[in-house]
Amino acid sequence: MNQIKIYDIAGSAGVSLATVSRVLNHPEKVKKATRDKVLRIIKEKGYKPNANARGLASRKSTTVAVIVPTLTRASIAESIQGIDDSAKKYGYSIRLFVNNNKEQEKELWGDVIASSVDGILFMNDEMSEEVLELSNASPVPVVFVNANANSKQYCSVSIDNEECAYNITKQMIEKGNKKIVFITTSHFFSINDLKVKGYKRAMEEAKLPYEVIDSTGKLDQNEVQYREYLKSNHPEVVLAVRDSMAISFMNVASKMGFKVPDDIQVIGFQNTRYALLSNPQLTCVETPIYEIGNIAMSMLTEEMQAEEDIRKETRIVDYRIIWRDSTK
Amino acid sequence: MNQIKIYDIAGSAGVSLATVSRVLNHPEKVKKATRDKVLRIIKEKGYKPNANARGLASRKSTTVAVIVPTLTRASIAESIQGIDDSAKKYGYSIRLFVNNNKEQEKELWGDVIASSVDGILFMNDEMSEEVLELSNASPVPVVFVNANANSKQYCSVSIDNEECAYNITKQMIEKGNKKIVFITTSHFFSINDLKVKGYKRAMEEAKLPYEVIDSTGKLDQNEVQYREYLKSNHPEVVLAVRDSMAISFMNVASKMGFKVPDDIQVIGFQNTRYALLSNPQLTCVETPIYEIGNIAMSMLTEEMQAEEDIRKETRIVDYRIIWRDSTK
DNA sequence: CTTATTATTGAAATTGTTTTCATTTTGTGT
DNA sequence: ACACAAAATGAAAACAATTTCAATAATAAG
Repeated sequence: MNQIKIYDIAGSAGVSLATVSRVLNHPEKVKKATRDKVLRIIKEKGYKPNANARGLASRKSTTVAVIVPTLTRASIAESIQGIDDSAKKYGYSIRLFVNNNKEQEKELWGDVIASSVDGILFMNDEMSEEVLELSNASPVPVVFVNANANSKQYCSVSIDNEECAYNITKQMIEKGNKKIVFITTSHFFSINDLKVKGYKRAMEEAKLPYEVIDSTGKLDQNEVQYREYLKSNHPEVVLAVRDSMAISFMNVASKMGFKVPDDIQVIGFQNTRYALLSNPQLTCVETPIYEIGNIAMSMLTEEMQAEEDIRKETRIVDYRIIWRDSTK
Repeated sequence: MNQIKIYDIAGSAGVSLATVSRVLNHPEKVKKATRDKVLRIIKEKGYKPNANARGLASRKSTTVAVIVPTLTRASIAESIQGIDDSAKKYGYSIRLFVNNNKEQEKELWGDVIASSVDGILFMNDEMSEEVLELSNASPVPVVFVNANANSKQYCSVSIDNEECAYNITKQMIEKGNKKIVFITTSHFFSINDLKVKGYKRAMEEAKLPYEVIDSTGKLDQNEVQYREYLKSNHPEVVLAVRDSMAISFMNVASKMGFKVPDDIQVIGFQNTRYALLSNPQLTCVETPIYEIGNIAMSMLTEEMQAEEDIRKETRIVDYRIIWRDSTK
């Protein structure tokens, strides 16, 4: 691969490599006349510096790692889109790591760090102690995406999951509903646990009994579980931590003869495209997941470009409740 | 970042760096005793070779670029999942490039190549002449994912899009349906055009008039268009190139009082999670998109590891028709 | 027990940048 | 026109591995 090298440019421009390098990295340090000349030749020849050599010499790669548990969840894909758009703006490119095996979490972080990224965006429902430790051991800054780290030790971006669940539950209570149940997936230290907490708080305040259904997140298994549940229960309102689960529940209920929203009202959290395509359209607590990715990336950029360690912050973004046809 | 370097290992093991490097890259060239010793020390110290230095010296990065038009389409995310699982197996990691600006396509390919990947997976509906040219100019192998390159000059993986559209259309004709329309998005040289072609062929063979609706792919705009269409038309069967469009159409039809499948039958192509969550559940021509990603990555691996240029091939994978509740 | 052959090793060159440090050029004030 | 500071440049040293080539050790053949 006969790629053009920096000294080809230097030769053509009649300057040393050092000057060419400076034009690229510290343009203010070179006289305008030479800078323009070098720039012109770079453009003419279509020179792009070799990323490995650059990374080796500068210990910077203008590359960030994005660690996700899977790609098949709509919210995650959308969030990466937000990250990418922001990364483009700051000139970073993305290395994607799919962390679908909990056993190899430590190994994965090792690989991530060995790949010499300048920063890490970590996206996961589960924020185990182990992950927190691994992130502390990281030589490069880490930002948690869509996760409340809720401590000054970590950087994170998310909505206030506890509050939004409290809020929507309270609103449904105020509308006169009593039997309100909550469907979640069982995870440790996850944003879903915070939602459960908010839901419980609202129910307790209203002196209503709460009921949490733990489900796996696998569509086919869920359907069986929901059907079984509906045989002997008739909730007025069902809240589910993911849109897909809410819709799945709604569809099972429909098939069993319940009318949505007249017999049962269903509400999801997230507002992905699934919600728009459901029938009836799903009422949601909207998590602005694209925006969360976007903000996370710019927070990371700030950290990467800061000389010294900057203040860690937990950034809370606004959520909205979107009323559609699955509620009265 | 006090990372361990190769000569730390060499020192501890009492061998030269060359030997350590060989243990990692050509283990068969070093005596078992030394190899085991070096391996043990590497593991003990948790040494991971610096990716940049390795890439620079070997001109290999064990990294592949995945170029996608967006991440928000379920099929694309799922395909990347397939790519990633395969990449893990072969020891490659993924650089993600989102190509959402047609104007900067050339620029993007420049960036991709400058990032010194060992291969490129290109995923896009549109396969313009320009893209083909860019791929020809690439110094590393390129595989087109979910695209019929249909020429011995390129590597690609997809289903037989023309045939599957022909097949499903013919089946619906044989069931006695006459007014069958096809919804597509307008693209050049895309797999959607092949589907249209297959649909037309089946209709022409049956001497039925064909009707192709061009739509944008934006959900909200589509709904308006579909509503308008249904005011003055009553098709028996609607085929749509993407599940999301099929579902969107189905929902509009439902709202306007048509019964699915009794009044109108709807069929999608892909079989993403959307299809499972629709109400009624969508009948689909299943594109095994995860598998396509998986195969594409292993084809790319083969090409990357081949000494000389190997035969280019267009790999066709099987599709299935999944009958659900949106058809009679 | 030599000698020829092959398997193992290490020294040094190589990869393409960035960065430091010394040197040259330019500009300013007298 | 001259001294002195500041700006611009170049030579060479990192950066951390891989790879080539020559040297040494081990094995096989006679």
